[in-house]
Amino acid sequence: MRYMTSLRFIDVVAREGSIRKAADKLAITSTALNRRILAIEDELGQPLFERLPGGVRLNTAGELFIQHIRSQFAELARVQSQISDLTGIRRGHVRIASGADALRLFLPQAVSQYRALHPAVTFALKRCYGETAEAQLQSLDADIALIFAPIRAAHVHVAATVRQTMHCVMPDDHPLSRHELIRIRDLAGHKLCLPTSDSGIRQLLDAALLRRGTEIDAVLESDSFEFMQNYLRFENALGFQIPIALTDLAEMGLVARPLDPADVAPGTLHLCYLKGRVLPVAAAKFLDGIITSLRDNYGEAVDQ
Amino acid sequence: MRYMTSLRFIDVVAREGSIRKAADKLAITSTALNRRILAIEDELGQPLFERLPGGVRLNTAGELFIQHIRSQFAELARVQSQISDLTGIRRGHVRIASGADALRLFLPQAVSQYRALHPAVTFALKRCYGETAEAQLQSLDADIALIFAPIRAAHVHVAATVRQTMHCVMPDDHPLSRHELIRIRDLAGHKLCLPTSDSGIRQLLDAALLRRGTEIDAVLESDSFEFMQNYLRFENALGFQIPIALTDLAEMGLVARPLDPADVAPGTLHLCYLKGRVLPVAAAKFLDGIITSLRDNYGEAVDQ
DNA sequence: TTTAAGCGATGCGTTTTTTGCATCAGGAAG
DNA sequence: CTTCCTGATGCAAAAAACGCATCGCTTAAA
Repeated sequence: MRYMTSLRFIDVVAREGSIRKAADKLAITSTALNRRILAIEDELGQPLFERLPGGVRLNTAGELFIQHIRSQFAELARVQSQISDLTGIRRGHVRIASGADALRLFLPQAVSQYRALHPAVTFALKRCYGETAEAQLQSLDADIALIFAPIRAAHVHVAATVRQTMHCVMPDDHPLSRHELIRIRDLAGHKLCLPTSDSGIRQLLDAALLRRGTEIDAVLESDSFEFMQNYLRFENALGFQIPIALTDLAEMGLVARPLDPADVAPGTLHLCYLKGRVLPVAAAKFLDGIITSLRDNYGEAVDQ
Repeated sequence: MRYMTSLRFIDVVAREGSIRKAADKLAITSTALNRRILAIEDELGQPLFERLPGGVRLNTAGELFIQHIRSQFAELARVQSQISDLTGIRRGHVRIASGADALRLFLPQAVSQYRALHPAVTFALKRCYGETAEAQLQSLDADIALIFAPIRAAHVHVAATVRQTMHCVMPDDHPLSRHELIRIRDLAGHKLCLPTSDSGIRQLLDAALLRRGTEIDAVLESDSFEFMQNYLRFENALGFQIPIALTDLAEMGLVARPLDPADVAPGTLHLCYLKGRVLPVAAAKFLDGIITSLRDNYGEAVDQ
């Protein structure tokens, strides 16, 4: 929307931390951009940015104002999608922040299923970890977040949760594959591939290993589940995964075995959006859809 | 704020029901105004107004959009006052919709008391009855409403309520002044001054009279309490009032006597704002103030 | 039936606003 | 001290908004 140009510009400047960089990004001169900002600050009666030698930074008033701006964008998008709904067009755009877990299989299925019903709805999927995902909700860069980790921020509303038992993934001829349930102490002496420490899976594992005092042999650490999964056969190593991220292991000669919940606490996958926010129609309906789907596929998804 | 000009214009057009009338009011030509509206509709992808032979009217999309516009105004005002707060200026503007009852004595005291503490906060007080007051909240033309009537609309949030027993006002030498408590049947044979039927007091009275089947002698009907109060002595008539509206009766040679609650149900004064809305700092603080004041002066004000 | 008045839409010349270029002033780093 | 970066500003050009005159249309009065 045209009338929001100045506001959009301010948002970009805030993100870039520099008027000139923002101007480049916006394909205008820094002069014009600078003057727009001065004009707004003038109207508002006080500056929004601190001028630093290396650029600009939001001051307190700016922090308040930028939050206002972003909520206006989100509100406008919601109203627009509501208006579109009126004419039956059912357009919309849903932005999701998620850990790699849900991005593997669950979200591709969910999105394609939803898009089959509403082809005019587009999606943006951003992979990120817990706190980052929460920040994305806060800055209104994401509508929905799937977070496999405890929720830290008070501004996040949890729409549903799913209990996920940790699984151990291994080649089907691995000695541990004979166990139906794997204990932490069984891991000793085996080669392990671990997710990076910002992942919820790793945090649960670390907590469990620490508690049991188990010495382990971590041969590899990666933030790519795909890489690790493909790697396991080469080293006859063990990987870790939660049910929602388990793909067709059999094809790759892999199997998954649950870890004893007494050793590793089952983690919780949280389905969240920004507290107090009214989601756009498309996002709200998609959210409903995946809550149902989670309940059907992974049992007791608890609405909150 | 300058960037909101088009939105403000749309708001005026919606209220005036005519582009030319709105243009007059805004001191621009209808041409310019018309083109601004066409531009917005074009950007939005669909019209906001129906073009009628006698002017324009919002269509469904327009209704959604105007609500968005108004909430943006309110939000901006809130953020601005929040920013002002940062610098310690404590500016602000509070708009109140209220029945005549509270406007008599209670609100003048409350406002002056508040302004003594915050001289830079300005007030707008609009007198209106129940449903109108609710509409004012909805259209964001008022921040706070004091309504002495049942709340109809679901979008109104009741912040506090005060029970108010109906009182009968009369000259101090009136025969009924010897009663400490007045029954409905006592009213028969006396001359009555009644508020108009959109007033909450009248509605309670009508309900009571109907229930008891009492024939009364209504000599006068007015929406001005002041007029009625001054009139009572001339005709030796009876008026009706609730405690919050009772002024210095003794000076005028008047007295007030409660009506038996068994006959006339005590009414409820509701202190409301729009559900889901975050009030500007000034309005929120004023609201807190009057809730306290109501509790102190009229007993059991119930927060909700 | 005709006429007059009111409405929103549109083409065109004019005015206002916004933009871009060149340049200045000032802090940071080498 | 020089160089490079930053945001700010004067001035001319480009773009947007505006006002005037006018069109097509509907309703209400003559």
